[in-house]
Amino acid sequence: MKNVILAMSGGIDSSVALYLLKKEGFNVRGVTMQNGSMSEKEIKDAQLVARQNGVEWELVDIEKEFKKEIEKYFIETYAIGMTPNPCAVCNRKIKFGLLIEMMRRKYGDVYYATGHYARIVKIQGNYFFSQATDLKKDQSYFLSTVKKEYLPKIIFPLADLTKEEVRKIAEQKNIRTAKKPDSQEICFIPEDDYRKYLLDHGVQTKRGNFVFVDGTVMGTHDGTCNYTIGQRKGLGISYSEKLFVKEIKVGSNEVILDVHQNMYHTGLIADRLNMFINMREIGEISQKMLKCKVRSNSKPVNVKIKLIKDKLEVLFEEKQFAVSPGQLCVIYCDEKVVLSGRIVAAVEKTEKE
RNA sequence: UGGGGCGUAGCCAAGUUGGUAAGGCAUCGGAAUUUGGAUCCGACAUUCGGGAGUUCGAGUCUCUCCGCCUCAG
Repeated sequence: MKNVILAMSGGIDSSVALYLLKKEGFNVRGVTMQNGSMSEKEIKDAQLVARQNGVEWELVDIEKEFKKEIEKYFIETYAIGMTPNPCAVCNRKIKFGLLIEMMRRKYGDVYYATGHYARIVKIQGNYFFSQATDLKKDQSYFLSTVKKEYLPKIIFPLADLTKEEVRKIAEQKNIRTAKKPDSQEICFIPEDDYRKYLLDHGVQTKRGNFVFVDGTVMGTHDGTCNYTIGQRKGLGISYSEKLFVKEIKVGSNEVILDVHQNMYHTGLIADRLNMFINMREIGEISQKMLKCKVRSNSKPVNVKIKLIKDKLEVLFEEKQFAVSPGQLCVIYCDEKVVLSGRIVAAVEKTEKE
């Protein structure tokens, strides 16, 4: 019987995952991490679900590491004018990093499962994340940062299920968390108000100018960290057309605005690459097969990619809206994630090369 | 002080021969969403600078007052 550690949040997904793993005959042990933001109630839920299924369960305190790796990253990224992706970093550093290591230290080389909607596939000895059956819930984008070495031991029990099916199972099996709403928002940010969070954590905000691309001052903003590329809401500027944040200049404390049609980019540069196969192998794949997602809920677009030193250059077949530095660029081949990187710059090329 | 122009929601702005207030932007609410952002749907002037008058009926016509812009000295 295989031993598997299941990360449990107390929500419906990990609860159903537990049921499925048991059904498959795994010897399951539950673990819930306290990152400083889990409520007593959520922890209790996780514990009770574990008990309901007769599995051992433990709580591990990772608050200190979480604050250091995720919250600090979040704050610092905004401070330098980029847009962080805390969930993606958490997956790499915490959920599929620190936590796995802690469990391995205690229980040896066990399997590790979570309630994510994604798949792991093995092709010619290589493991890949792949899109879930339920494309609406697919989380491969957020998982693309996870170190390759962990994949052989990861199990996603929900890979082939839709959210509806998961809910149905939860109801049928009388899982106590069945009717919980989907979680969303950033787990460590109260009230979903990240601007307030940044203020409370000492991010300096200086008022500055909203500047139209042609140089016209359009109004006053209250700190560059309150904005992100592509943002439209909350600018408070009435103009003949909708205006979007085109660029954030921390140095001059300016937020550059532009109209919708000028918000598209032809490509991007990414660093901090996480490769699931090497570039040579990618080269063997026809470039025609490669697609890219620049945000979690966008349709993949065909791309051409090129490695330049340790950075990746990506050129889109169709222009993409508001490519935002700090966010993730994930390259897919079919449904598989072949590599991902952190966007450092958007590229705008004119017609000719 | 004379001549001309203008004054419609937070902003911009339609409004025809008087017939019962377009649209855009912003804002707010909801949907969606393991980041941020986008997106979608919905709501947003009993009232047209104030007052009086003509009319069955006025943002649209008349008078008057107020405010602003502009051209003359």
